Amino acid sequence: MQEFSHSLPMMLYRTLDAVMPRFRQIFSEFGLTEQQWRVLRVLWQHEQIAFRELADLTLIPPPSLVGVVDRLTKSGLARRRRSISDRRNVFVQATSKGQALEAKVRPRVDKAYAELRRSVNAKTWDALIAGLEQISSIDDEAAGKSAGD
Amino acid sequence: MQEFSHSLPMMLYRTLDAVMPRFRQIFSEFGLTEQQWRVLRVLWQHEQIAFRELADLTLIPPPSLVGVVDRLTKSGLARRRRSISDRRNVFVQATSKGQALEAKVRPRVDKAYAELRRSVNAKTWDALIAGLEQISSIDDEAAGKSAGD
DNA sequence: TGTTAATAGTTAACATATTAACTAAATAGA
DNA sequence: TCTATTTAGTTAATATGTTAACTATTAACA
Repeated sequence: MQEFSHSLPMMLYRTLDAVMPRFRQIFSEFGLTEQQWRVLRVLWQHEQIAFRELADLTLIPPPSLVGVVDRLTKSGLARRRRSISDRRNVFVQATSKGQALEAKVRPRVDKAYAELRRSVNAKTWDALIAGLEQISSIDDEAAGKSAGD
Repeated sequence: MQEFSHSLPMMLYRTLDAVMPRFRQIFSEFGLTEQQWRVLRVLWQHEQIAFRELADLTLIPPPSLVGVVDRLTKSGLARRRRSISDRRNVFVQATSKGQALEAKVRPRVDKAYAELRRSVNAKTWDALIAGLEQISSIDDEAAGKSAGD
């Protein structure tokens, strides 16, 4: 019998609650939200990226991403660009100001991440990531959605 | 070198994205949100429960919980009760209507959960839960918050 | 070629997360 | 007993998640 508090979803939320505050603390020092960080983190590795792909890589649903990109644009950290070949497509890219931010924020975040990882047994960590990898790759057939269509 | 998309936070979010839709589908069939379900799930095991404890058990931050309980109250599924000994304290409890809902919703949710669990190797599952347990119990010293005060 | 169907991004409506501020109530001490 | 402090719940402001609807554009094809 699995206790509710130790069900998989609750354990995932509990872990996020334990892990994320230290990162959000850093983000806020640079006036960034967690989602803004995620977008920038991806923009830093892509000259420009399609809106939809940005949503997939950041795990931010498109309706939310609209606002995130809006606010990054207002902050002068990112900009939109319409595709010429297909005007429905939007590309997003970091401004020079957005690019410059990487050198300041990433070392702090990378350090915090390294500390976190050091605080956990290496084999436990690897098993955890592997388990998450496996479950997150499950197709959503149980939810009634046919993945093969 | 850890890829951003396979960092611990992103893997946690990705796993939630893979796991939760099947449950939210069930919740919505009963007019419940995920958070409303969590609150009811706890109320079903407690004659009455202190607001703060409810927040802790559901992992819902108090400011959010106010609204969740408000909406459950409007739906006639829960109610508030002020403590007599300390009028700052609020107790929450399920109404009879809220209690009756358990017999309809839980079997569906429990079944979906069992299916999910069956779709994953047992040892992988246990290792995953254990890993989450370990990381979620880490004190937040790295975030600059002294836990010993 | 004109109409219909699909696609990409966005808007809308509602619920929740996050942080700070605020109110009422209780407690500790002078 | 009165005041300062603490505590519990709530409100406020802003950002994001979730689902559905909507707009502009493109593709399909009769």
